[in-house]
Amino acid sequence: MELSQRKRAILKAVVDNYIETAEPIGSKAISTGLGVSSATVRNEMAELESMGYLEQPHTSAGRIPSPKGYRFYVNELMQRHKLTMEETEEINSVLKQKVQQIDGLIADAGKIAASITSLPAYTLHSSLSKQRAQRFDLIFVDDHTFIIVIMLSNSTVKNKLVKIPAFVDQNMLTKLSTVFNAHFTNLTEEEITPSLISSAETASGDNIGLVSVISGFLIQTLKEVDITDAHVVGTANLFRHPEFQDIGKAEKVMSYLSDGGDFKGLPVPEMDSKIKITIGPENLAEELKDSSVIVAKYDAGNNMQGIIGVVGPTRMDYSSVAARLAYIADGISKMLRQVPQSQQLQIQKNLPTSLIPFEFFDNNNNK
Amino acid sequence: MELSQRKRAILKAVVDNYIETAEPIGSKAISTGLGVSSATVRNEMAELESMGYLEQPHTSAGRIPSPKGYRFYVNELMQRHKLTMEETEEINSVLKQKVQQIDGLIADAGKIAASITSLPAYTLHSSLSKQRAQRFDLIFVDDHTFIIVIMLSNSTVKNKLVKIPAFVDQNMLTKLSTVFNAHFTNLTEEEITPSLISSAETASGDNIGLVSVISGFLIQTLKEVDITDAHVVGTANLFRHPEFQDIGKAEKVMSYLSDGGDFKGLPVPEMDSKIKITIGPENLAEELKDSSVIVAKYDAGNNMQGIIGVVGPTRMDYSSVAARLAYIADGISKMLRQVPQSQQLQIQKNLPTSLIPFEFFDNNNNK
DNA sequence: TTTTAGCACTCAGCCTCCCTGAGTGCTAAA
DNA sequence: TTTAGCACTCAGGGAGGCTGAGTGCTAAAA
Repeated sequence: MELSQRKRAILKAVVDNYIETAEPIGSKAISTGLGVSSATVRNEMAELESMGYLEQPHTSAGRIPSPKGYRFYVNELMQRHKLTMEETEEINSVLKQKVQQIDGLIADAGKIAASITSLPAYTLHSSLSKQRAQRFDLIFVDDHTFIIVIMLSNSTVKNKLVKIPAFVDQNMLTKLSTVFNAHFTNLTEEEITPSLISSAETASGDNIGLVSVISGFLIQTLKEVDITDAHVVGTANLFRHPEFQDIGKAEKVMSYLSDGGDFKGLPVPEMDSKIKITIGPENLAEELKDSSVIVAKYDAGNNMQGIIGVVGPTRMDYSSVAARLAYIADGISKMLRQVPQSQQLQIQKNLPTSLIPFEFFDNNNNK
Repeated sequence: MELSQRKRAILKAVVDNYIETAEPIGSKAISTGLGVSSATVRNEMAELESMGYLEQPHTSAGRIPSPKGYRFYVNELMQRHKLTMEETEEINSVLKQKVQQIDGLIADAGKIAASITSLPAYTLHSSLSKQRAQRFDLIFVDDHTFIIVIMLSNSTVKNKLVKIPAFVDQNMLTKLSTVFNAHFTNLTEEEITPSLISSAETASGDNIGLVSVISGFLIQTLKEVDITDAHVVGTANLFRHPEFQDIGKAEKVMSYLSDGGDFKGLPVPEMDSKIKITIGPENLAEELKDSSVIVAKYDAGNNMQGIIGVVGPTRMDYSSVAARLAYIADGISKMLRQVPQSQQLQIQKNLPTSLIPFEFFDNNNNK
């Protein structure tokens, strides 16, 4: 069933006002802006309420939007927020600054999202496809010590210093690295079988367990690289919003977010969209049924992708928060793309700040 | 001025009871345990109050300990808590389990501390002395690509994959690594001067900027390794304690703890002691004046040391929390010591759980 | 001199009652 | 279909009263 033009205007006015004031909106407050009397507005509101778009906290209070109302607002009424120059400036300058200082671009992006939206933020980064070893080197250090260096298919390099009781020498290491380069490259973790390992032991003439040390490190490394990592920051931001002055609510959400980052139940954008908004009861997690979540996806190709999202009251400024997240996610994608594949996160810190690849994010195409 | 035996007993009773109930303690509740009448207790209490050890929230309420009272309790009256077998079991099993699963022993220890004390925990890990490079290797990958491998004085190994527009060849890399091993080892970051770099350029005949790339990576690495890293976990635990049902208090402490982990104002144990307890106003940070902090130090030699602490209400079970922290800190020290110096944190994950080096911690010597 | 019993007093917490103002639904007139 | 008017509702806040736990003080007992 379609809403009349006037009903849409009234619903929009209620949501806009409520987002700003956090107080139920009465008919009078709206009537002036629409050129009709409060009584008319009341009639329309009563209908909107019976249709499920508005609700009343109690009989003699104004109306607040229901989750269904918010959903309609987000889908149809909300005007896409354009970030002002000041806002993008702010994001960029914070990003640049952070990127120079601290480890972990994604974690930093989370911090920025949290501070710029005044909400708790969560990030999830994953490299989707299985990694493989691309190259092995073994560096001789002393009689009992050597370094394993493995270059992976995403061009990151991992190393490990190994000390063993038995003697090692340069020849042995050279032989081993030949064997590993011949037989262990381009394999995923599952493809490294015990029989492969034992045949490598035979081929290299290793009888002091070096092969198993090296292959053990390889397996562990491949496993680790595939693990997604998650962060939550800025949970204390919840307190800034009046709906979380209620200690019970605040606790529920905070505990959920900080409990070991069990991210089940948090939304993820669909395949083809960049942003996802879930409102109140649309959330799967019981603890978030009174809150809303906005999450944006970044994708830097080459299996580098992830999400960055925020959690807040259902009464939040969906439009501007969504725009900011999209802008940040876009920034991450671009940064990750520009950087050579190796050592992605580390290299960031060396870039002169003038090179940080931010452009104004056109938020009309993030439908 | 000395406290009489009876005053000490009364003070202790008040603190013990208050820790348990979080309610002001009346004279009657105590009198039974001491074999004197409530009137006598009242007289003594009045004196203790005028001496500053107790206070009254309001005239007709019982007494609660003042910070001075807690301090006296902690210094003189508190009986050192012995962990039960169950408790150490619990800590050990959680530790083992965590260590297998997640990265970062110290961060994990923080989580354990938080969960086991039901309080927010913070950790700070630092390698105190300046690191130096101990060995350089340059691995040729292809015409435009090579890998820098640097082994540091604490036996960790760092690497970086470098892609450059200019051509590189094996000879050049060999020459460069000789130069670097000759002139850049055993230097702290400050000792690497521009003049040293330019003389290395001359010595190696480098005219495509390789020396500056490598020395740049070296400097950055040395800087990074020296940075201390800090974590906070379990802030939501605050809600478990009645004193933080007041939203204002909870917010103050939470924001302080999560605000970028600015750890100024949090206490650190003195040189010669293992544990430090600061009570209410003894804390430097304004936000912690109503709370208490207990922090334990671990020290695994070889510049690996740090602290692990918790923040809680002034009414907390100082004795058992201190014992648990000390036990965990002790565990960390031992684990770090046992592991070969290289790749400390990574190796943990490979240990069979049966090797995790925990013994019962004798909490009589953590004065 | 110290301890105890007794008694009057205090006050937070809780309840109830009442008032106010913002906002409503309904009806009848425009 | 819109508007004005009117009676109604109810959260929030303040005033008043009651209760019970706990106190300080005094005078008697040990």
